[in-house]
Amino acid sequence: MPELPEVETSCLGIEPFIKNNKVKKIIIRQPKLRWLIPATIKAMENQTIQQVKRRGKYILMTTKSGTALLHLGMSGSLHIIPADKPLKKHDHVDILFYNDICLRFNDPRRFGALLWTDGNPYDHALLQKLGLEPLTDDFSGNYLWQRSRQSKRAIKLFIMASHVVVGIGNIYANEALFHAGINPKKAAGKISKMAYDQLVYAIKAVLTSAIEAGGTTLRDFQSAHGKPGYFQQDLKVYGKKGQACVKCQHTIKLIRLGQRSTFYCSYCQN
DNA sequence: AAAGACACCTGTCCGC
DNA sequence: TGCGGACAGGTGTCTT
Repeated sequence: MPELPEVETSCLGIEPFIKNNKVKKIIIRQPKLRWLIPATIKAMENQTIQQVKRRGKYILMTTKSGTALLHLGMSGSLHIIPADKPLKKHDHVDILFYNDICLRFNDPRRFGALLWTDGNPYDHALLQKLGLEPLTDDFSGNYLWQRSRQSKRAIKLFIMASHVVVGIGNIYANEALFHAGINPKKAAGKISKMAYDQLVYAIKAVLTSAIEAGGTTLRDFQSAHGKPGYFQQDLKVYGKKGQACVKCQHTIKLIRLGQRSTFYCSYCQN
């Protein structure tokens, strides 16, 4: 479910409800997520959330005594609900506030995570080595070009590597490479600076428009919502195997790259 | 040091 | 209708 746009949408969606709000209790029904939820998460109780931030696909909820790190994995979702709302399957964690609202975490596949750190969260092992945020000015064609000079790995895997740049998941890697006209199998080290400029432009455009489309989800944040907004935006290649390329009418191909489905037009993308 | 495979888990869809 | 198998939006960790 969550690519960067949904994580961003979730973050913006929960912030107005939980920021400056005091945690009453944390209820853990299923501690076995990707990692065991640590007992130290209880330190969050009776603390006020001072900040809600996103770093990559991690959501950071900071209090005076420490920071909760939350990751949605493949299938996680967050909902702001009344504290007494009936449970659904896979509702693993509730963070209850004194004003009787509840931040509820649901995650069927349990690839998500909820961790606690009392130090500087950016020093946490999971955050420390993360690459640039894709929607910053630092993330440029020149940056990717510099970092890729020695690299023989496929460009799609290179831009999906979180130590290079965070937040580019399988859907948007496919889409951005299509928009930039780059073959996903091409070695990262053999791509020109100009092509990287186009790729970075495409990445920013596709993520930004998806986040804007996610506004639909944002508006519905309190109610049970359907598919995230970005899913409704028209994807050009992802999931389009066998269909005609929107640019040239050649057939969209499907291959596996790093065990992930990779869709592209072999005519447009060289 | 870097690249590739594997692991974690449930739900859904497709072909027989 | 049922069943087996492949696959799904992520990413840390282990093995080469």
